[in-house]
Amino acid sequence: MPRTIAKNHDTKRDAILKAAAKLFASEGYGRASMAGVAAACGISKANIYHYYPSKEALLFDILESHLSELRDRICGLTYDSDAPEDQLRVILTEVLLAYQGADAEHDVLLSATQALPEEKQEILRQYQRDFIYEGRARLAAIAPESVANDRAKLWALTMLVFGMLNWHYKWNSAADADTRRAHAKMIADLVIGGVPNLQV
Amino acid sequence: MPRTIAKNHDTKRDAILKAAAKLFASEGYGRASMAGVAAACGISKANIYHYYPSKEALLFDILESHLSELRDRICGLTYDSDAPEDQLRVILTEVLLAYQGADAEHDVLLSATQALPEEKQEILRQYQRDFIYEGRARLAAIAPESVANDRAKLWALTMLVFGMLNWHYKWNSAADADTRRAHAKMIADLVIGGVPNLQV
DNA sequence: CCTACCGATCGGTAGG
DNA sequence: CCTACCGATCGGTAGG
Repeated sequence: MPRTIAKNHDTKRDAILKAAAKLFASEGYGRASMAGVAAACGISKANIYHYYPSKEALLFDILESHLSELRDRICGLTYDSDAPEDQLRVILTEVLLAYQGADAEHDVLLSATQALPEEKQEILRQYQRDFIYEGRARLAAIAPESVANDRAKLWALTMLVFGMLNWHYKWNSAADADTRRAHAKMIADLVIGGVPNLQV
Repeated sequence: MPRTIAKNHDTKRDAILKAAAKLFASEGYGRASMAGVAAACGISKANIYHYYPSKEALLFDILESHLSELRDRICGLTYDSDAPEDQLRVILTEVLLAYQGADAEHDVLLSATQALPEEKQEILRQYQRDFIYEGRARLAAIAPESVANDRAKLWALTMLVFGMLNWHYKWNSAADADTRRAHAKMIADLVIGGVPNLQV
């Protein structure tokens, strides 16, 4: 009778994923070693290779798991209100909350994606496009027609707003949920009415 | 008569700095080799070590040169107008223009700073603080008192705005000066009046 | 004795 | 799930 897959297979895989993300974030993907990942997991290096065929495969799984979860959360949002401003507030808050606890994965995404072959990078870009388009639609709804109807300008605006979101971990990585909600509100106020009209 | 330092010593040092920045950005600091840096410069690896005692020293010089130039440009700005909005437009434009041609250095700053010892990182953080404070002062001048007089809120606002600036290279690294001016204007319009009042 | 380089190779460690 | 290794390549340095 063949041996079955360990009952904690997925649990262990997730543990490797999380430990590797933290190590890749803190040491850098290129300097971090597979032996270091193993040590962080309390298992042997050879055991890591039981779950992943290569260091690159491990990197890709970290990023794909992270981005697919982000996409599912953002694209699966339901909006109580039809008001464009309210919908923008909902999505901005959800993005910052979805980033909570995923600083390591986010950092690895920004600093190590280029280590992957182009085809893998394209898969990751598709996940990102999926949820960025959700944000773009909310921004188009509040933008003047001169922006909403101009693809390049609308994209620039979208990237500026995601710049605020994606930069957040650099200065507030340990933020709790309430802090994230407050920062999302500040971004929303800023986007909707500018700094002079910040409601804080 | 003793031989003098090569007349092209500084020129060559700058060439190494630029080539290394590009290689570190494209391959990642940890994966990039000193042999690769040497090859990109068309010189021997031993020759690199004549200019820099270690790979880490090379990394630090890339980042310090980059940040000191940024600081000098931003902190050395003179403002024609006393209007806070005009001053904000000037500094936002100057930052995006200062980033032009420095995408590699900017990328290395974000992805490899953690490879430096803490004391070196602190030196780099001081350069960044110097010019971020310039931006913060312009933002305080247009913010409501509830933000301008609250250190935490003013810092959050400042980081949001620098998020837009520092994220720019991710989606528009090849932007020319006019494009950068247009993006700086969009950020300024956004900050001053919100998306509904974008003037484009 | 100096600075400016070179080809060759060191001791260790990487991914697998 | 481990110890024991490999081909290769790393950052850094030798003599000249």
